[in-house]
Amino acid sequence: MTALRPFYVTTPIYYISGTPHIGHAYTTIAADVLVRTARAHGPARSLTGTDEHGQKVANAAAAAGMTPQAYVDSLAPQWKELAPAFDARFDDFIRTTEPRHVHTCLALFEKMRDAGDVYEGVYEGWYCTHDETFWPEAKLIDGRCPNPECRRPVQWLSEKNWFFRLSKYNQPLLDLFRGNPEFLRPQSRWNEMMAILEEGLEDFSISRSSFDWGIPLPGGGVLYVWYDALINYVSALGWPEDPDGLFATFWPGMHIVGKEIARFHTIIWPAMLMSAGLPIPTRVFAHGWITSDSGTKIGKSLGNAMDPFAMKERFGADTLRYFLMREAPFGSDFSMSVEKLRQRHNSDLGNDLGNLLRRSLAMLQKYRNGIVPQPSEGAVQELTADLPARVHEHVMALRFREALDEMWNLVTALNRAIDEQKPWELYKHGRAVELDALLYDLVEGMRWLSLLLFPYMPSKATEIWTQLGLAGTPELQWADELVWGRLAAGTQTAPGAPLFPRIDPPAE
RNA sequence: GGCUCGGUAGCUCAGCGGUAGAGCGGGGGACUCAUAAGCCCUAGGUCGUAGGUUCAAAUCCUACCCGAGUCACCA
Repeated sequence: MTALRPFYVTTPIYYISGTPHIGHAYTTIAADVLVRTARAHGPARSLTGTDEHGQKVANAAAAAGMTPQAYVDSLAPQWKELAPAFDARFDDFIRTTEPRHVHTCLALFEKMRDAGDVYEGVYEGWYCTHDETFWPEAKLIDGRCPNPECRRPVQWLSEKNWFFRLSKYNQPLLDLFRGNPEFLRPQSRWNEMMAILEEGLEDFSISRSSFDWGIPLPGGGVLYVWYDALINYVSALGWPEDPDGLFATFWPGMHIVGKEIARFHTIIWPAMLMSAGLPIPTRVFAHGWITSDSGTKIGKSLGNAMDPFAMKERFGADTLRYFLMREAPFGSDFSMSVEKLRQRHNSDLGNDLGNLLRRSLAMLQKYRNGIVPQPSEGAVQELTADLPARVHEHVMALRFREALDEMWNLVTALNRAIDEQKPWELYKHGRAVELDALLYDLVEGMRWLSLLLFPYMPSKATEIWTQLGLAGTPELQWADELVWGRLAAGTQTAPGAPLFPRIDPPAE
């Protein structure tokens, strides 16, 4: 395997005036699985945070009778709790109202201006005062605001703003997309962005002067919220001074985003970086959306089924993480429901995995007092030979489901080995060598699964580790640990409670 | 409306030129170490419709039907 460069992954920064929902949890969990897998191979870093500027926030703050700063301060905690609630550990959490971010934004703005890509221009269009929104002429309905709740007359407004010469980067972006199709995945998003690029890009305004909740610019006005937001990925690394060397070490990184914001991350953001002479992200992955399962009635007693916190309460963070990564190809939309979650929990996790650990340790306890026998060699060992490489490759390509499929092949193989070799008969007939070999295969196989599953289910993987009698956690380097026979003979295992207790359907 | 991507077993999907596949669910069987879990066997689906290309098409082409996405200086 080639040496891996330090790995950096980000979630989008979440718009603070919203409420965390399952989609945020999904992105956050995916980034966490990715970085935990990367960390098992070398240095890795992850970032999440909140996007706190813009007119919407200013309006909401005013409605709440608060200053914008006090308002965002009151909302930030619920976003900081999101990742920990799902056992996702980020190395940094950035808020766009922090001084370090403001500093980086202004530095980047200057750099782009020095490059001749920022100029003063007039931003004008049809403006609805009530909605505080500019509307394109084509959207207007009878010359009025197209918002069905509004429909007020609009007025022609113009304000002097800073513009970014995006048009200059049209061709470089086309070259980027054509030369590196992996830059944006999945393919469907790449196609869409190519269509936009082929239509041609126009310069756009990166400042606002009609309100002031944003990063203030010298000479007046504030930065447009999206321009400001995208920069978080490098401001969190300390660019441009880079006092801790984080930027030098980790940039460029990979962005995981929802498909709705692919445009900002794959057209505008790379153009900004090109203008500033900085490397562009290694890859942007635009994942799909989670829809509710229309066929399933949600009982009142279960609460709102799409509330990630409620789902976590019911199934645990690990089951929810597993479900989200296993249920659909990353990139596709998919639906979820309490019933689907319950089935994955009982079937994949309880029956296949949890029960495998339990029956393995029970037999080891019964036949060998729970003490690990001498390492075996044979079919299971061969099966595991290139498993870590395959899993790693899948995860780095964001194929989480396929990675789990690979692991489940091992789970199934171990369950099958028990049924085929019938250890209870081996024991009865005193065939100690064969019995020891099988028992070793089982516990060593479980050790491998613990290491491989750790990024997906940190808590349950650690429980497996502990029941195997191992100290610490399975958060270790794969190259060192995924070596057959590393589970030492003589290890005293410690069987515990079922890993995934069965969850019965709610009583009718 | 233009463009893009889909429409394959009850469900979720893989296959993408050479005699229809997986997982789940359903049905049957032998066992007992285990969370009545696991293991084995089983599913006969006109591969959206209609044409066409080919010795041969879920697999290529055309048209059409259905679904989704996208064509915004909202975030």
